[in-house]
Amino acid sequence: MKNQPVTMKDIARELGITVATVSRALKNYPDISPTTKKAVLSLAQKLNYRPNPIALSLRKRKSNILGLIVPEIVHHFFSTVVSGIVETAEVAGYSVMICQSNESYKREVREAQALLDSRVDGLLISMANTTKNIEHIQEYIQYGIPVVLFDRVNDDLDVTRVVVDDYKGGFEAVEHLLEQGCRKVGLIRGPLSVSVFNLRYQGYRDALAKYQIPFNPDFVRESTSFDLKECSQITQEMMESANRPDSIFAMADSAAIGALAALKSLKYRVPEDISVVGFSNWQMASVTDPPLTTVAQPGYEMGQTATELLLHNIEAKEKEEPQNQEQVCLKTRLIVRESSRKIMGILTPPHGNGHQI
Amino acid sequence: MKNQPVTMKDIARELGITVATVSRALKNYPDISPTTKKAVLSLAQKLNYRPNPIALSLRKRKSNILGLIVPEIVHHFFSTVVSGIVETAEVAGYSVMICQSNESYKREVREAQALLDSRVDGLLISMANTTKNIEHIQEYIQYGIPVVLFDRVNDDLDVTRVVVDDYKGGFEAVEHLLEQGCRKVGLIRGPLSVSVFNLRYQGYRDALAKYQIPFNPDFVRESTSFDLKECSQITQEMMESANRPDSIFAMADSAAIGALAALKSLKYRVPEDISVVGFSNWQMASVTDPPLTTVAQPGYEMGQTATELLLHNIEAKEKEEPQNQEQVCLKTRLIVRESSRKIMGILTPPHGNGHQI
DNA sequence: GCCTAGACCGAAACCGTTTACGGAAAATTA
DNA sequence: TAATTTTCCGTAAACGGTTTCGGTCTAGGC
Repeated sequence: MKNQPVTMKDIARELGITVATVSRALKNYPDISPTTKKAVLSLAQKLNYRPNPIALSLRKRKSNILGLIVPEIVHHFFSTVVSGIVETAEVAGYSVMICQSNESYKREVREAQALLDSRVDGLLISMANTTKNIEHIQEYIQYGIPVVLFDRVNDDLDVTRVVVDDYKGGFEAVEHLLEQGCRKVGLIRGPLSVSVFNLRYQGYRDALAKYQIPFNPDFVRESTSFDLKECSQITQEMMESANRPDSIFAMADSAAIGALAALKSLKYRVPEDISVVGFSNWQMASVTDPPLTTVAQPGYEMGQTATELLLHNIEAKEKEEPQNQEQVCLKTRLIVRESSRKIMGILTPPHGNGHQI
Repeated sequence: MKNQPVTMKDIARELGITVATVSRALKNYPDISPTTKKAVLSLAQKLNYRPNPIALSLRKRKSNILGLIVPEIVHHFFSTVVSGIVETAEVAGYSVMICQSNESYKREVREAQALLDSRVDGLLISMANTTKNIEHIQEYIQYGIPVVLFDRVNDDLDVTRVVVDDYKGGFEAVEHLLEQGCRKVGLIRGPLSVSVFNLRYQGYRDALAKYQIPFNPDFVRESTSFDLKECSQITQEMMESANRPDSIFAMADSAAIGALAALKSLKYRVPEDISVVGFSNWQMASVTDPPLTTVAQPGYEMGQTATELLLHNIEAKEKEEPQNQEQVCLKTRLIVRESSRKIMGILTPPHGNGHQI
């Protein structure tokens, strides 16, 4: 009980040699006799010696820890990214310290500070909705600590970033709706100050433009959290307005599911009366009623890529090579399911309370 | 660029004093003159001095890091627990190193080892499905490092544990079905070697016993991962067997949702033809079709409690007080929604292909 | 003028490891 | 045999802090 972990000093004492010799023996240095090497190795094995990474960190000025800040852990997409990060870091021999900002700028700053103080070798961060100021990240750059931004990026920062093609994702989602014959595309979007939402929004507008459909601001609603209830409410308002949309593009699956719930309680049929498209491809999107058309985001791959790029820059720094600041854009994929599939001509006859477009 | 962080040595040199004095001045020791204190403090502020936690860890033999192992990060319940852990640790000044075992025993052992080597001050672990052997945890105990098990616990380990009342959760879920008039309760369960599933299973059996309904093994199916597709398949098989259940209790919401999907494609009406109850209360359980009755598990609270107990034992260890090994059991809560609510007498007339019980 | 008690600060050990440097003994060469 | 090279290991500094133990200086008491 309460054993202290065995150190090189213990081995040295037992063998009547110095810790320097033990250290060299363990690392198989050439100027240690085979005899001593064998003795050290076997005693280390017997005592179950494990090197103290803290002492190593101090000595080598390297912690082998990556800092990670996400807006929320309880979020399907982000948890997927986190999973990719953790896995990739592990195979490279790094640990991950995880923090969540809860979409709060102040917390994000505090956590970035704390991780910096912890001497992480690199930082992976997806920024909070509310973050505008970026001094807390620039401090990392001043210290030469590599940073990789993912998903929620900031354009003022000259660092490596990994995003998905949100513009194209938004564009294709809306284009798909237009191809199905929709002409009044409602939009549930997030704050435009957040890059990913802004890009999806541009995709929305450009898709409309391509089909020469005038932009109508009445069809656009903002949700801050994509909360189910909130988006149900938003949808209900849209449907009760004079000029009803014939389709809804929601920038998150949770929002789309909220919309589906509202539409169901209002007795609209999906997709006959109104089509719905989400964003992210949650696991459950395939089992909603009807199954949800959505834009798949490669979360795991994003985590993996971001980590690989970060590790690359950490190594580059160690070799005093220049760090590169790539801009990786991963492809999204539109997954068409029943919620938007209008099979022209074989639409079932209307029923319910008869809302039709 | 590439500034090294400033150390006490820098401050000492600048002020012509020794690091010992700097250290004491910063910690407001009484035997430092107000003059030097002020000088040190203001220079530290000016140079933006931050203490190096690695040096501190080495000296104090304390890392202020908690190790965390979960079976899967991409999992609504676990991510909720992780969130509670991270938040609670942060306010106490601890960081969290996160790992996932992917339900693999070998990985779990490897990660427990790695965290032990990292000199974490404590370990929070929810064990993999496949874990039977517990030597990797006993090693922590040997070194006197506090461990807290949560959710997926092991009865052979004498450590603090935090679970939800899975037995009662299972019992109440099934009792609810029986109260609704169901008599043939199908069960989609996980491996019984996993404590939580075993307890829910006991709850299932005891609820049946209470209502004097004989246990029928034909109604019980096992799923290892509660994968949507797999559970759809399982449900389909159950419904195609000679003796069909009139209700299904699934030990996970994902399994229940898979069941709902299968029932819908088989044109059964829920809850009129068959009732469904899940377990966990995912966010989306409220928006399935129909909304899913389920057993709410307080994930965040579990993370919070587990962390508080762990921190308590870490402190106790430091004060050489005895550690206590509490067994906390958090309450579950049955959330009744449409998927199981049979309002006797006002059932709508059957339609669809006419499956009835 | 001497002794003593604070007040204030430095010296040094320590945490566990790496590594440049040096040095003694053994082996090789001249 | 003496000089030189190897072989093999110890010494000590360093990483960035904390803490014990003293030591010097000044002020006060007698």
